[in-house]
Amino acid sequence: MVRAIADMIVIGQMLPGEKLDEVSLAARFEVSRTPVREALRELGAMGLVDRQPNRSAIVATVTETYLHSMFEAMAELEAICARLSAERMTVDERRTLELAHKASMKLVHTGAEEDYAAHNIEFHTRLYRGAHNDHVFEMVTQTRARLAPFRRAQFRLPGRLAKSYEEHGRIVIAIMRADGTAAAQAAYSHVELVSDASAVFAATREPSARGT
Amino acid sequence: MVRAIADMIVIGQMLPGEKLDEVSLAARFEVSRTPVREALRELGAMGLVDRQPNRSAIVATVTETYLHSMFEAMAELEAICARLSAERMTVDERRTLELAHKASMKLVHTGAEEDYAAHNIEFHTRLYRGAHNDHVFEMVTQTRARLAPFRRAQFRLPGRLAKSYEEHGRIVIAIMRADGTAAAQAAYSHVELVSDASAVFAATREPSARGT
DNA sequence: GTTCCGGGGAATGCATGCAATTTCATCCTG
DNA sequence: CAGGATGAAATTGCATGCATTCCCCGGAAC
Repeated sequence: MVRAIADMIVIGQMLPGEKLDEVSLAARFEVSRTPVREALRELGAMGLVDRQPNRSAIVATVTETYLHSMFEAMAELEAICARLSAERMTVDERRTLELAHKASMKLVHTGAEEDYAAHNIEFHTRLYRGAHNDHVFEMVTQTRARLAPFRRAQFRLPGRLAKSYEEHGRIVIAIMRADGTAAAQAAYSHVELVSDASAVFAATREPSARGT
Repeated sequence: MVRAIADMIVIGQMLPGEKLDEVSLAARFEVSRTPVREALRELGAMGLVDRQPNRSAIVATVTETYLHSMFEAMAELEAICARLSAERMTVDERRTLELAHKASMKLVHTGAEEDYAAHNIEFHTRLYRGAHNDHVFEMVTQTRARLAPFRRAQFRLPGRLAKSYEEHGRIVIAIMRADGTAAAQAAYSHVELVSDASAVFAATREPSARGT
């Protein structure tokens, strides 16, 4: 169930700042309020929703500063994954990555934004797995989920597909060469560009007071 | 309350694998089971406790592989913080860091393990803050908390205090020079050594099935 | 002696009910 | 007409109760 709510947020069915009413959610999932409350608490710990005492949980809202820090962190994490992938991927993993990348070329040509977005997620997930570090995988996955509500429609911008494909290519080449440094650099700048390309709408109000 | 339970785990009052009974905790905090359940859920999301359906929550237990991945991730994160600190710390932050470091020298001489451990935490926290990236700060703080139950008594080993002090010194020097690369390297190897020095006891069973 | 089976106790999962706080609308006042 | 106060509805926080599941221990069979 937390998965279901999380997806609703990540997919964008719920926009940052929107209220998550306990009774509505309880009705929607046909359960009592108790499990809903627990799910919201969990989502709060994951950073996907903001909670304040005696106030409705809302889809996490984030200051521009914090959003920037997440993008920067994402770039660092992707760089780590790329570097470790370059050093550690098995031959099978490398081959699969390269094949998937090459196969995505025709999605670029046909301009299939939806399909390319799916491929993109898979591509990056491969990178995260290739690092062979479960904790890094968790962190990067969770960061991506928290970033998702803010990078909607990144492939709508003209030419972005081709650019993304080219950048992926650079990462793949570095990984095939087992060149960790180059892979890290390529991955870092890739995310940086995504961050620029994103329709970044930061919360004007309600600076989600995070900080463990 | 989640803070209280989390502290009990991090401080080491509860050992990995130990059961967290809902009714006992409810009695201990003089509340009903409901808030306890929610707290446990939150701790589960934070990775400090493992939960399985219809089974007691237990203090997070971790496979040796996963523990290793956390130490490696910690090294990477500390390296990032050190590099960013070298690039971004204000003059005030740099000065305070250096002063605190130098002041810790006498703790090394007197062999005050407890006090040095406190200083150590503060020193690293300064590094995390100096990176001026809130999300990285969150990640590194949470990782440290999850690692804490497994690195108990790292300063008991003879000579570890002096070694730690020396390594801190290398980091400080690099930061004062604004040499991000050197700071990152120093921080990385520092954590690596801590990982070796730690009394690493991995869970034999119950491979905490994490993975977002 | 070991292994399999079953029952009692205990603990979790969830629903419901009540108190406390918030929120919104209406009304009053300047 | 604008702004603030007041009261009621709605919503959250927590306690309690019951159904379900699991765990543990004793006993019997091999």
